[in-house]
Amino acid sequence: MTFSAPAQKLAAYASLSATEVGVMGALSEGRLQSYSRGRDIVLQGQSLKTMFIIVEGWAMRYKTLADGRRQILSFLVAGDVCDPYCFLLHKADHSIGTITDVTTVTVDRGTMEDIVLAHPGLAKAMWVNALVTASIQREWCVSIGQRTAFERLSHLFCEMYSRLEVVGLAQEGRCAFPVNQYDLADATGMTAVHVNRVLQELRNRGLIQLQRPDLFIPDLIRLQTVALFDPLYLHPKPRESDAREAMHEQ
Amino acid sequence: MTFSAPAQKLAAYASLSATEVGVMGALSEGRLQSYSRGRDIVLQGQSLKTMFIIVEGWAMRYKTLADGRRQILSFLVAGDVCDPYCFLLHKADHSIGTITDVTTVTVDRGTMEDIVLAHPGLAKAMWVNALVTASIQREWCVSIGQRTAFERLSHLFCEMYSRLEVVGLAQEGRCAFPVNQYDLADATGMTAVHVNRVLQELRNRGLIQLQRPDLFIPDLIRLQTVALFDPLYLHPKPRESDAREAMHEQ
DNA sequence: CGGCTCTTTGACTGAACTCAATAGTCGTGG
DNA sequence: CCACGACTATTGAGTTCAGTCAAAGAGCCG
Repeated sequence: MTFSAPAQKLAAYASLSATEVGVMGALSEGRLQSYSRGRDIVLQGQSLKTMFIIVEGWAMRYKTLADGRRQILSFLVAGDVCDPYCFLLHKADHSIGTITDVTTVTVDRGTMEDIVLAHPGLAKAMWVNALVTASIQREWCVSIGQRTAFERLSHLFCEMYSRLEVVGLAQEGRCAFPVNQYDLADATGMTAVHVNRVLQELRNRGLIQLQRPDLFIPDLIRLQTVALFDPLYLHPKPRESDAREAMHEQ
Repeated sequence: MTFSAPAQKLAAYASLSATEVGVMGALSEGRLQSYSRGRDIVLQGQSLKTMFIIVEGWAMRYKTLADGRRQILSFLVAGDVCDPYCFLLHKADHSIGTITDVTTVTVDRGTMEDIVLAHPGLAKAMWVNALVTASIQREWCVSIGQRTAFERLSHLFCEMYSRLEVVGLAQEGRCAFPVNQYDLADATGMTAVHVNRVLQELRNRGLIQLQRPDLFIPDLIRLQTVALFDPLYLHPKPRESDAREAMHEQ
């Protein structure tokens, strides 16, 4: 069920009690808001009053320079909190725009503060979530700074596939990928023309099948290998089964 | 006094009571540790047990790829917390190494948790600090992805000058900048050769004077202009005087 | 059937990289 | 006091990856 994505996402980072999952569920039935594609949800410089959590659709974090150059900093999918910092920082230092039609839950400061005080498990999960977001940002720096164009795109596909899998939106190598080549270019620090050529190479080498908005990765391991993808930076919570094994090993 | 840098840094993000400043001061006299230049303080993949705050010297956050390529993610100076996430994340997703000789305060989880519970103002400042760190990381993505080599280096000088100013280590256009051209290259995603050439251009245009480890910026505004530097992303706390003016305006 | 958005292609250019060599700078030890 | 090595900065020449400019297809929708 799509509406539980926020809960599913947070549960990936910290164990939540049934009550806490329930609270997140209730939230999701709260103030839903829709945005059509190509709109802005938050603008650079705006003061932050409410928190948005994506329930459905894709959005992006981005910054623009004075002369119009734009860097996309992250893609946001179901379960992602757009602005976990709204409690503490006064002004948005970047914008958030939609890539597809998007549905969000809007939670205002007060409500969130109450929830967080009442449910420490949720508070912890929120913070872990923010820290993982920071880790992802660091990995993007590595990609843009060090990886070749080919590795960079591969890595992005690996990352989004992993993140979508956590919220149940990817399986058997298939997931949505509704990003056009202009946005892909601004996310990877390349030009759209070059993105196009590198995508062709990825396709020719059989690493991906991409017909917007559908992505199919025939062999995830192989793609991860050429991308130099190491999932550590996503800080996956060890699976229950893995945890059990680890205990036995001790 | 150098030892108060951590307190000074945190005070820049949230108002601290005299007691809280005192606590930070006491901390700084606690477990000091020295590292010679070129050492690693934390290694990618290590489990995190203690928190380090830089008291003196320069360090860097970095990640390496399997084949040895390295991306420097951030420079750390007095007052910077190396790993604010050590409470919540289990493994370091990147390494921290020293650039100069470095002195740190070591605070273990337990101590920090006690302090944070007893002093909510400090807790808040710590979180704001973590969020600003994330914002800086986003700006680095913008630099590497969109700015030209020339703008990128200029921007880095502007950023470090601002950050050093906050902890009283920069004034009248002068501050330390002990980073060699190889590290500068890995921080900006360029090669050392190209860094060298761009630095020459910066010098020729009179924008900087750099004789390691001393940096002099004759005209900060001019450098900020060519760098497309907008300090918003550092989330400076409005000065008391500015705050008063803002109130009068209302 | 336009009109829009997005993708693809071709030809040319240029910013930044590679490789390789040279030149300072500094501390150490003979 | 000088020689030496380690490290860093600088320079030159040739190469390449990715960008620019411009145009042509594809797909979709009203």
